[in-house]
Formats: sequence, C-alpha cells, structure tokens
Amino acid sequence: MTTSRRIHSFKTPCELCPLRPLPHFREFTREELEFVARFKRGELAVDAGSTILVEGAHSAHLFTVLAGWGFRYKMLEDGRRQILNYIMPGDLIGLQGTIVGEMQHSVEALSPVSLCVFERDRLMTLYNKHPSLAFDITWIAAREERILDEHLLSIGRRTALERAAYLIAFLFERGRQLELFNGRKFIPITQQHIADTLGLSIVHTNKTLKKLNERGLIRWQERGCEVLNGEELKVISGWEGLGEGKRPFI
Amino acid sequence: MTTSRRIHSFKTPCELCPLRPLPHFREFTREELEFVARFKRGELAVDAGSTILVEGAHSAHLFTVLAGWGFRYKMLEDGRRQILNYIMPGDLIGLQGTIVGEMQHSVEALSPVSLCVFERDRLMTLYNKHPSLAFDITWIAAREERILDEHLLSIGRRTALERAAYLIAFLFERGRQLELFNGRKFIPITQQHIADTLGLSIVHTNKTLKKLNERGLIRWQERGCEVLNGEELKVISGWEGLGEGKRPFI
DNA sequence: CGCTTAGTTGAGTTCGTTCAACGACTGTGG
DNA sequence: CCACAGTCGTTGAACGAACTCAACTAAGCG
Repeated sequence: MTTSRRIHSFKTPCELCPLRPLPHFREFTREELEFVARFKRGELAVDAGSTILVEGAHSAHLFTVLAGWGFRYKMLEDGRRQILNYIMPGDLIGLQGTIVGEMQHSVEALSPVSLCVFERDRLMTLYNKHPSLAFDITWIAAREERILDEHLLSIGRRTALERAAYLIAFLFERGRQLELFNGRKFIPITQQHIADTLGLSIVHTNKTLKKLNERGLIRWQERGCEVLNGEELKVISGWEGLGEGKRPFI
Repeated sequence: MTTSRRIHSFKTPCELCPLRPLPHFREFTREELEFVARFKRGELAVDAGSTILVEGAHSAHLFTVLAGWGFRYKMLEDGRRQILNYIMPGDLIGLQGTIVGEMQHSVEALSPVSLCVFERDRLMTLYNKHPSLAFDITWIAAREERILDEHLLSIGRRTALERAAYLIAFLFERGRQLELFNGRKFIPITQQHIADTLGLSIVHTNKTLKKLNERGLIRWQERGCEVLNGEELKVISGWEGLGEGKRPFI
C-alpha cells in the first residue's frame, strides 16, 4: 500500500468551489460562504489506497471530500472487515470523532482523494454564529443515518443478487447526482470491496456479479465496475433511490 | 394488534423529568431546561405493539422517549422486515422525518411507551437560540450513526452466535445505563424481533439462542430474554461496549 | 373450550463458504 | 530484456451454515 499524503496550505477558494455550482447542492448565502471560507484551514490530497482516518485516533480535523472516492469501515480483531459506507464529493467525514472524542471507524481512499480540512475546535463557533449551517450538519448526519438504515435492510434481508444490485445502483446514483461520470459510468472498486460491503465472501461475490454481468447490467474491467443498466439494478434490488432534493454541504 | 394511543395535554414538568437526574445524562443549565420545557407540547402514551411512526408519513412531531422499549424498522415489499435499532428512554425519534420530509422507517412499541411530544416547526428556533442544544441534537444523530455502524459490522461479519451475543449484550448495556433493571435483567422482546434484527430466520435464531441458554448466559421466559451473564456475551461477540461518558438528551 | 401467538425440534434443501488452482495483468529488480 | 512476486479476477469441488417445511407443545385469552 502506497500511503502518501500531501497537505497544501494552498486552498481552492470556497468562492470558486467546484462542487457548489452543482444542482445537487443547496445554494449558500454570502455570509455562509464567507464563514465557511474562514473555517477552512487547508487541503489534503491522498493517493488511492491510503488511509485518511484510523479507528481509535483522536483527530483534530474534520474533512469535506472535494474530489475522489473512498470508504468507511470497521474491523474485528481477527481481520474480518465490514465496509459501512462510501464517501464521495460533498461528504463530511470525521464528525463522529469530533463528537465522541475518538474515531470509531477508519476511512480509506479508493481513488486519489482531495479534502477540505477544518478544525474541530472551531465547530462550536459554527453552532454559535451560524444556526443554518449547524442545521446543515445535523441534516448531513441524518442523511448518513438514513443510508445506513438502507444498508442494514440490504445486508439483513436481501439475497446476494439483490444486495449486489442494490449496492451498485446506490453507488451509481450517487455518482450520477454528483455528475462524476463523463460518458463512462465507472465505479472504482474491487470485488473485495463489494464483498466486504455486502457481508459475502469474495468467491460468492464474484459468482453473483457474474450473474449481473450475464444479464447485461454491469461489466467488470480495469479494477472497477462499469454500469450498463442502472434502472434495472434498482428494479432487481427493489430500491427506491435517494430522492432528488437538494442537499447541503459544508 | 391492540393499537391504542392517548395524548395527554398533561405534562410531566421538565423540571421533574425522571430521566434527567440519572448519572447517564449530562446536566442542563437553567436556561436550557426552561427552553426545553416550553418546547415540549405534551405527552403521548402508547400500548405495547402499537405503531408510533409509519414509513412514508409526514409527521408534524418529534418525540423523546420518556419510558418504555420500542424499535425502528424498515420493510421490503414482500414483507421481509429488518429491525434497524431499538429505542429506549432518552432517545429522540422522528428527526429523520423532520429533516428529509417524510419518515423512511417505522417505529413500534415493545412495551407500553410514553413520549414527550415536540413540534418540528419549532426546531429551527432551537437552532437559532440554543446552539448548545443544537449541538446536542447533532450529537444524538452521530451517536445513532455509530450504533448503526456497529450493527452493520455485526450483521455483515459476525457469525450467528456472535451476532446474538452482541445484540443481547447491547440491549443489556443500554438498559443498565438507563437503570431500567430493578433486580431482574429482563429485555421485553420476542425471538422474532431478534431474528429480524440479526437477519436470520426465526428457526435458526431459536437454535442459536438455545446455545447461549445452554452456556448459562441467558434464559428465555415470559416473552422476553433474561440476561444472566452480560460480560460473557460481550466476550463472545468481541464487542467493546458503548463507552461510559455522559450523553445529552432533549 | 377452541383460537391465537410464541417457542421448540427434526428432516431435507439451498445458499454461501472454504479450499485450491489457475490466468491476466502490473510493477520491480537483475 | 526477462524473471519474479503481487494483486485481482475466475472457476470447480466439497463442505457447512442457515433456510424452508412441517409438526408439535405451552401459554394466554375470548
């Protein structure tokens, strides 16, 4: 594993944030934007495969993903790993660490990832001075909760084929909302990641994905998944989607 | 299913809240207490087995559990049910509905439950006037998230026996923190609830619980689970517990 | 008293696992 | 340039965990 991280004091100015103009995100008032610009302390860039946060650590920082894909996971002592959720542009990470004191899960990059860095000590200032942004943070936490609910339903009660279809449809829909696909609908994960998300073995995951492949819904190539028919994946899994409303991000 | 609900305009005054003196909860300032007292609109009492919130509904209310046990769940169209988490005194329910607009899961009572009722419209006032309480709400959401992470790890990667041990240890620890057991360590759930939480069939759940019973860790009786050895359940599941710090509640 | 719900148990089946081997590809060092 | 190791994906065979089906007990309730 190549673990390289570069911290730039160079900042993408929040006024020129590449995410904010997307129709997927809610607009900010000038005051909110100015506050967030001051709240931001720098940027962090990590390579694919590197660890962004480690379980047990006391990080002084909060991050918002600017670009790239990653995932949150927990491990048991004997090495069994469970991927909890995926992180993508606009997602806030490290909030749990800020609130509980110590990280309860780890975060790893799937692709090169760049992050906005915030200081957790200043979070209380945000709550004091910008109730609307405070509400946004709660909104973000509630959204994560909702997604975890869906994942639980999936792992607990769906069949292997339904689970796989759900997961790929989910990642695809998120990527679509964020306008991450330029032509090629490609999700940068390995089958091991799929297995560790769905609670299946790698072998059975492979055989399950083969079925989706045979139905012409996905194609596996270059260490990732190309989505050919996102709608049918939703039908198979019985998943209703994330909803189309705008969402906030810090 | 007997579904009875009584809404009392009668209120347990927040100053005499039976929960607040518990060492498990953080103390409030006088101002916070006064605000919450005005925020509270009444009380709701429901019988065991009745539904408190339904998926898809637009509830105008938020609730804090005052007494009793319940659970949150989601269902697939064909009836498969997944229990997401359990609700107990001090828990806030309905926040997702407030934030996303419509409930994404249902909530049902396991025992007689009484709830404090709040109006979701007034939540923004709380954010504007009481940043510390706003932070508490985020805290509560982040805590729920953390618990869901643990459940995901459990369902995804633990064996049936470990899962059962984890769940019972979890419910037991929560009950203990809330001082719900007076001598008899009894959890009011059926084996069907256990099955629907762990993602197992009722038959296999029964056989798994039998093993825990044979080891002298639990005893099943009167539609519930009596915990005989909570520590050993934690050891079997490899679960580290919830942490002992104080927590907020509204 | 019959009806319902919760829990128990056995038998046979299915789904998902582990083990094992192999091909394709990538990066590294000689 | 080739040899080598490492990762990722693929496939077959054997096994085991968890499932369904089915029958039955015990308790609670009208």
